[in-house]
Amino acid sequence: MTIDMDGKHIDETKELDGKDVRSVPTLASIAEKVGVSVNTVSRALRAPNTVRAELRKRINVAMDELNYVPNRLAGGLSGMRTDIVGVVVTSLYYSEFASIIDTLQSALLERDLQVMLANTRYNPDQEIKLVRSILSWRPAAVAIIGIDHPPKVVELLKASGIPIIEMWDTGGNVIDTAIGFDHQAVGAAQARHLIDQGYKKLAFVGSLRENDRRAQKRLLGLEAEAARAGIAAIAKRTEPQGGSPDLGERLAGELLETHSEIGAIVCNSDVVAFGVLRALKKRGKRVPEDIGVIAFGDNEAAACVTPSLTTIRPDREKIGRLTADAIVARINGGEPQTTVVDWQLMFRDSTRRKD
Amino acid sequence: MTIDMDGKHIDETKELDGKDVRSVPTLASIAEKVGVSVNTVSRALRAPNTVRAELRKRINVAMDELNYVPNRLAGGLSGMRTDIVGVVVTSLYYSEFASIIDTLQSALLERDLQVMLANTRYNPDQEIKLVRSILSWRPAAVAIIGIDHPPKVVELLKASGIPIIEMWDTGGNVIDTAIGFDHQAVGAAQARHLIDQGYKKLAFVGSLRENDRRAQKRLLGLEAEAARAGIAAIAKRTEPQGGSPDLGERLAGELLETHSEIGAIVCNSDVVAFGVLRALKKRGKRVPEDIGVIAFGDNEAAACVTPSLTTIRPDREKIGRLTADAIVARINGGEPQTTVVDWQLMFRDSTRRKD
DNA sequence: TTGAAAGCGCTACCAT
DNA sequence: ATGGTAGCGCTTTCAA
Repeated sequence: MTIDMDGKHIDETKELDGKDVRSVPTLASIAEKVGVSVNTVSRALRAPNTVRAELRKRINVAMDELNYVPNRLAGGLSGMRTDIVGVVVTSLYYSEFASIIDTLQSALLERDLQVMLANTRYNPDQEIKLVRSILSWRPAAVAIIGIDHPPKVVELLKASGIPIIEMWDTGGNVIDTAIGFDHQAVGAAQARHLIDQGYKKLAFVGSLRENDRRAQKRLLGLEAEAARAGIAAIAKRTEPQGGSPDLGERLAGELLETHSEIGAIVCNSDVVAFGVLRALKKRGKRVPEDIGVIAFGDNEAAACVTPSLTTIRPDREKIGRLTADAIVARINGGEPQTTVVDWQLMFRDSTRRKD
Repeated sequence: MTIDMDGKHIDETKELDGKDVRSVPTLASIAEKVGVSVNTVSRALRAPNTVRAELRKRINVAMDELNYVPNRLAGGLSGMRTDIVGVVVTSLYYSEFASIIDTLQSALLERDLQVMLANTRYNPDQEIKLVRSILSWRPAAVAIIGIDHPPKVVELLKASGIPIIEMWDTGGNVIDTAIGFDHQAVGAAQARHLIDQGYKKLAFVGSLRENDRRAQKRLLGLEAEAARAGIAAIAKRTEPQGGSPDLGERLAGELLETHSEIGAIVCNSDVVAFGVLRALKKRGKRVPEDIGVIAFGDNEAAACVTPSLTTIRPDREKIGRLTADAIVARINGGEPQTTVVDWQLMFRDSTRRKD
């Protein structure tokens, strides 16, 4: 950017055979165009009432004309804080966490906080890498799915000194603040419900990943409650890959071949249950009369399959909203705390033997 | 941070009654701890082979001990570029774009690009605000759903000078690079299919938002193709709110009350269709015999409802993958281009009158 | 192979 | 009400 003899500025815009090589406008470009100091322009942005109205207007016009967008790298570096919230989820498939993200993102938006998203896909190495990457942007806070992380992740998050909200799970060691529910209790409730409905032999089907501690906890709770009711063995058929209807159909098929006396099938997720229902129908098994099916998640289609699917509905919206609240509270000096969020058993036809 | 008389450093770490008030470690902390200059540490990170192996090792150890995380605000400011890719979607509900985001995010991760996510919820003001916010982080590229944006968004994106990939739609004015498909063609295919199956009177049901141009285009294509086949009027029943099974059930109910002669119902999304199927069942209408139902999206449950749902399956994974490829290509100087991605009509039971 | 110094764009502090 | 100045933590020359 140069000043010519008359003191009028020459815009740094250059057109090179149609290609735009103009450098992105900075506060300095605006300052120069308006004829004030950088500092005044900055104040017009951060503290408008410290700038004369007329000047402010000219500055705003200039910004609009040049399509000025503040450089938050600079702002963040200088101000030592950003408005980024890192959000780390373990999966984006099948709306498992989509509505948490959705609610969280829009609640944060109201506070002018920006989501930086990472998906670990249940891979702990990826989790370390992603957490590191997110922290490198000096976020104001991090919200992360689960309370079971690789030690390095815990270390990094703790060392960061920012609020850390662990979502979706509770009941264990928490880094800072947790908002979720007890997955073992969910598993126990599934077992209880089936037993109450008169089902005897229970089976478990679905994706069970080495690093999905929540799923493991639910299974644990299921087995414990079944044992308490005198049901010793639970037939299991799991795979480490992600859940899907096809997986459910296949696993249920295999299960029925090896175990003829199955009373009810617990599915790790609704989408798996969709496939299980299909497998049962193909084999002429009636649901809920011959075999009961219960799942976890309450996918949007759970009430629409035939028979409608009994499942557990976590309150994802609430988790998202409370997480946003907790982030803001913690940033403003509030105390860390653990909040347990409700879930519901959606009693539908797939287990309705009695009313 | 201070150096004592012997030249040995005193770590700036301070413990205040158990509370950690240590400042976040910087390159300088590492440099000081190891006893080298800041920029040697920087080189150990960016260009490891320009640093003596033994020194490099000591530096790495120090970084690990202090849980050093580079400050990318500083790096980005200095290097004038970041590894952020802004991703702007219009919705996060019901896996509409979740798997695009999923695929895109993991493909970008392989190239060490970080997703910054924004959800406009079909609100143009929000879109402007969010695009501005994302650009303020000086991303390396932006991927955004749709090709119809508020003028200010187009202006901002163009002025940013970075690669802009518009996803999901094609066939219109494109800012830079587009990867999607023709939604009018989808609508036409829906009509064609229904007509081929012998359905006469067509109806359209679902969420139709003012700013969901894609949905509007599909409806347009539907009407045009129907008109071509001599079907003049299409009964419509829409609402501006987001689609859901409940909405579908309600709208279908209202439709059937006012229009007795409906042949087939086109739904704007699968989740709406789920509710439509429920409404039809409650009223004793047989699908596909009495009424056909076709939708758009191919939700994971579409093949699992009864009857299984005929719908359009866009190749979301491909869009995600190609978008990541295009971003990398454009960053490396590749030319902008528009890529049309396939979609399929998933012919299932809800429209199967003939084979 | 290593170090010194300048500067990225902005904010904060102190003058005027 | 406005401007000058000093960094924020890093990368990037250029020297040693």
